[in-house]
Amino acid sequence: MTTKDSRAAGLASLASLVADETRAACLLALLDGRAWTAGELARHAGVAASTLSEHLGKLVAGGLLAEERQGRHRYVRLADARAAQLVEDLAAQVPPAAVRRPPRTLREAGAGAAMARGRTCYDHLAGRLGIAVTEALTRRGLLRQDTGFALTDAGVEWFGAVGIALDLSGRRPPARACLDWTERRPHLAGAAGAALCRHALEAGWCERIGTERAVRVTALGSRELSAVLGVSPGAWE
Amino acid sequence: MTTKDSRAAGLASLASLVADETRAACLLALLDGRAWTAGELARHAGVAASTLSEHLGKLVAGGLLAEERQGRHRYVRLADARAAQLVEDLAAQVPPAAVRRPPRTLREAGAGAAMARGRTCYDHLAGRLGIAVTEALTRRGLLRQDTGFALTDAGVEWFGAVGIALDLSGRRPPARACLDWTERRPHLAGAAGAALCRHALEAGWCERIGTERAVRVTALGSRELSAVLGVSPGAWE
DNA sequence: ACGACGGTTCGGTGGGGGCCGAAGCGTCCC
DNA sequence: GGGACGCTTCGGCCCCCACCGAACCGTCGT
Repeated sequence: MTTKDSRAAGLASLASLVADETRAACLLALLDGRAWTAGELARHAGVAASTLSEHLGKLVAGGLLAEERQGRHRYVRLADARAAQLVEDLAAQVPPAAVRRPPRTLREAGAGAAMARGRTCYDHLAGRLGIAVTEALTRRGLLRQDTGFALTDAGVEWFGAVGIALDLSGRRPPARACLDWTERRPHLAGAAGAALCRHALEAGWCERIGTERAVRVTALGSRELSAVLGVSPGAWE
Repeated sequence: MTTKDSRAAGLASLASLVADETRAACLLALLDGRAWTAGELARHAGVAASTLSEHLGKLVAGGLLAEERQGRHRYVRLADARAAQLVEDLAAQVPPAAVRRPPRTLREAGAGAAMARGRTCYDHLAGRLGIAVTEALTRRGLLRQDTGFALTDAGVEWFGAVGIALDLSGRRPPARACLDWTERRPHLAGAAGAALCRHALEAGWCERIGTERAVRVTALGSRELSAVLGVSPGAWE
């Protein structure tokens, strides 16, 4: 073991964080980009609060999660876009055969359908809605996927025209493909995806459904999406 | 635990494969894209042959490695581009602080320097050489990184002019950014990166150094790289 | 002030898995 | 054919860690 370099140790310890089913369930839940309390996660994962507390400690120490204490609550969320991408990347490689599982209850089936229609994936849009937007951008020549994954000059202009501020100077990749796990096709992520999603929520194009991770397109959103992208409700309903 | 869905189980079991230091060392070693024998990997990782045999069994069963038996040897390599990308993605997220470790021997230092100069990362070029090529492509407007990561039309044309066949129809992403772990900057991966690297090795622009993973630019390669990309040896030496 | 509640700490338990050496099996070489 | 070699299987060891319940600590509501 003297010959193993420290890269291997770092890689293994990073993977260890995800290599536990309970922690994996937490990370997938947190992929919606919101902050969850420790208790919510414990119930979600089906383990005792004490157990989950230890898991959160490891994930925070490992830099994957950021925490925020408010009164007697411990809110926790994915630390940053890098952490989110790590979980996304890993989840995208999970053999699809392992994913199939029929919903157990009617409520669960409804929630699943809503999630498949539209949801957030960390800080960008996913589900059929995310795919519809990505495809529309591509069809209009604003996003190019045939030789990689990047906005075109027209695309950058489009963001400006719609009134969405694009910061292309940061360390974050401007546009990235993120594999949608319900659609098995790529949707727009990165700085542009985040800006678009933020605008959609702030301008009232979309709204979160209750406390769930799913999002719904509003009437205003339908009109706007049709106007600026030529995409109709049929694409995501 | 009844509430944990099967996605979490799949994610955790996938991560488990990488979550062991010995297996991680194997995966990192195999990132050079070549096939290693079980014995080579055992010596590399510093564990008994019997131990490593079990590790290989898991990695193969998990779909990360492909094996090829030849006589009394068991050759093993990364299963496909997906597996390679998984390891790349994960390794790229390893906090750099964990990587620092001074070389122990002179031989090791020399090998490290050669690796930093140029090497393969699965099936594309990496190290200073990989960065130099990627930067040159970008500088010449053949690759665009400012709004994502994609070849331009001129870039596609360039590949044809140089005589490199580009297959953009496959399921594989045409151009991807892969974070270089010695340079901490992105280099060209994906179908285009693979085609370029294959051409470089086949046309004699580069050659592997002995049995090592490092590659060296030949005299012919120097001339060609200067002619087609305007990049001089100073960029990678 | 009190109780309810969310979260954490601690001790204990159990299971999983990484490790090795020994033995066995097939392959290659002389 | 015999011996060296590469790999695998098996048994056994041991450590690590996920888990729980009980006790404890702060915070919030009444």
